[in-house]
Amino acid sequence: MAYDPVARVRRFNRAVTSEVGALDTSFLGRGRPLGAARVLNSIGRGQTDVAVIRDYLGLDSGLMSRLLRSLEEEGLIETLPNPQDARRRIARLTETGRSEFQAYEALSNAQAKSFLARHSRPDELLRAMDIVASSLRREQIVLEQKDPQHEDASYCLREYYGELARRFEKGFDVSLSRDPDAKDMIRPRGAFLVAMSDGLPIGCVGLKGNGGEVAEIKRLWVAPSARGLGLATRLMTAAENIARELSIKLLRLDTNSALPEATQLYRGTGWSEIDRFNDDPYPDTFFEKRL
Amino acid sequence: MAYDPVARVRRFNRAVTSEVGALDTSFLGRGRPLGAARVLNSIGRGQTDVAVIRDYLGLDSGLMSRLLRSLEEEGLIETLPNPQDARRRIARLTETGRSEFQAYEALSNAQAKSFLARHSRPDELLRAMDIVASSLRREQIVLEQKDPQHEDASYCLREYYGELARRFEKGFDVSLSRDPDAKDMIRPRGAFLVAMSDGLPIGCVGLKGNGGEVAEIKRLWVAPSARGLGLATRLMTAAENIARELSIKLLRLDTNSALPEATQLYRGTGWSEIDRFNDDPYPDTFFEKRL
DNA sequence: TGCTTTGAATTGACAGGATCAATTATCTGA
DNA sequence: TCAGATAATTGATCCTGTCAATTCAAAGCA
Repeated sequence: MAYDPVARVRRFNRAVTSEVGALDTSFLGRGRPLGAARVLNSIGRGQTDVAVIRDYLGLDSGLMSRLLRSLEEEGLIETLPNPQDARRRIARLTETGRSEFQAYEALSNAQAKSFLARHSRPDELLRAMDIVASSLRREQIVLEQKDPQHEDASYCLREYYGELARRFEKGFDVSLSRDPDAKDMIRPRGAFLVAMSDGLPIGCVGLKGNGGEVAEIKRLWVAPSARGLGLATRLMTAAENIARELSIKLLRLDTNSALPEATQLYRGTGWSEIDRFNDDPYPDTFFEKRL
Repeated sequence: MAYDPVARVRRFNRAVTSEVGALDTSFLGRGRPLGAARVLNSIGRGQTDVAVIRDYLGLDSGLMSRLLRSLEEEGLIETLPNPQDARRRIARLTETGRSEFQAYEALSNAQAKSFLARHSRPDELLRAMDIVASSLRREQIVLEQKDPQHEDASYCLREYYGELARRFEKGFDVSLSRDPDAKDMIRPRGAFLVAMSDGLPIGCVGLKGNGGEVAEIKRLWVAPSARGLGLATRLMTAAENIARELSIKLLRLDTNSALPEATQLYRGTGWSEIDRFNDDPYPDTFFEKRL
C-alpha cells in the first residue's frame, strides 16, 4: 500500500540537495563565500579551536587556513596560538566580526521563521524535522554528564514527566513520586547523563547512588524524535559503565508496564525482574542487574 | 516547553548541509564530478530538454553546456537539436550511458536502503522525511489531470478509502458508497486531478459531471505528509476552474462531520450547506457552490 | 638531555567548478 | 521583414578544494 520506501528516501534526498543549494546561496547574500561564512558562524557559535572547527565542517586544513586568513584580512576574526599547545591556534571574533555574525544569525533566524510560517501545522513539521535531523546525525550524538538541574537536563525531565502524564492512566504527579535528590545523581554518588544532538537535548538517564554498593537507574527518557536509533541502550550502557567506575555492584530500577518498550529493553540487556523494593505509587515492575 | 522552533529548524539545516556534503562525495564514487552525475541522472530519469534540466538543477547555462560536452566525450549521452525549436537541444542516453545511469541508480538505492536499515522504526522515519520533502518542495507540487484508473490516482484513492475506514466510527466500505463511474471523472464530463510532488502522488480531487450544468466534487484527499501546505484549497480551486471551463454552473459535494477540516475548508471558501441530496450512507453534511 | 616521531598550521602548485560577458543561431511578434 | 528575445556555446577569469612540501611545536624515549 505504501509507496516504495527507497523511492521516498531518494525523493527526500533530491528535495534537500536542491533546496540546500538555495540555502547556500542565501549565505552568499552578504557577499562572502559559503566556506568563510560557515567558519565565521562556527566561531560565533562559540567554537574557538581551529582544528575542532575544521573537523566539524569537514574542511581540508589548507583551505581552512586560507579561509581564516581571509576572515582575518576582513577584520572579522583574530587568531592566536593556543596557550596549552602552541601548534594549535584558536580564533575569536573581533567587534566587527561579532556584528557580522549577528547579521548572519538574524538572516538565518528570519529564514527559519518564514519557512515555518508558510506551514499551517508548524508543530508537525518541526517534529518531522527533528526526526530526520536526529537520524542523519546519529553518529554525532554525544552523551554528556550534566547536573540534573542544568537547563538541558531539566528540559529532558520536564518532557519525561509530560510523557508519563500522558501514558499513565491516572496521570503522573512528580511530587507524589520518589523524586531523587539531585545530589544523589552527581559524582561521586551518582551521575546524570544527557544525550545531545547538535545542541538539542534528546535523551537522559540518571544514576542515583548513596555512596554504597547499590544504586538505582532513574529517569530514562528518549525524545520521540530520536527513537529507533538505539539511544536508550546507549544511555543505559553508559550509565552502567559509570556505575562500575563508582564501584557499584548492584543496580536496581523500577518501571511501569504502561511503558512496554522500556520493560522490553531491560529484559533484553541482562536485567532480571525482582520483587517490589519501594513504595513509590507509580511503578509496578522492578528489575536488578549485578555488575 | 518545546525547544525554540527556530533553533530546531536551524539544527535541521545544519544536519542536512553537513550530510548532503557526504552524499555528494558518494556520487563521486564513480569518478565523475557531482554536476555531471546530476545531469546524467536527470537525463536518465526521463528529462530530455536541456533547458528544463538546467532549470531544474539550477545550473548556469555555460556550466551546463560544458557538462553536456564532457558527458558526450565520455560517450554517455548524445545531444541533438529540438525539432520544434532549433535553438534548444535535447539530450538522451547512449547505450553506455544507460548502463552508467543504472549503476548510479543501484548505488543510490543501496544507500537509501542502508539508511533505512540503520533505523529500527523506518516507517516513522519515512513519514517524517515525506513531510519535510513535501514542505521543502511545496513550490514544485504540480496538479496533473489523470485517468482515475491511473496508478497514481488509484494509489490516492486507496489511501483515501483507508483513511475513511480509520476515521469513520463504523468504518468505510467503498462498495456501499456511491462510487463514481470513472468515465464521469474524465473530460468532457469531468476530471480527476492528482497532486504530484517529485513523482510521488500526494493528493487528489475528482470532478464528477454528467454533461449537464450540475457536477459534484468527490474524493478530495491530501496525504498526511502534505497537510498544512494549502494543497486542499489548491486542488479545490483547480477543480472549480475546470468546472467553469466545462460550463458547469453549480457544484455540489457531500462530506462527513468526522472530517472537520474538510467541512471547515468548504465553509471558508464560498460553499454553503444544503439539504441532503443523495442517499449515500456515509455523508451527513452537504454543500453547494454556484460558479 | 638530545633524538625521533607525531601533529597542526601554513604555503605553493594545480585541477576543476562556477560565473560573467560576448557571440552565434534561431524564434517570435509587430 | 526586422527588432527584440531566447538558447546554447565559448573565452576569460575567479574561486574552491586538494595534494604535497615545509615549518614549528609537542610528546615519547633512550
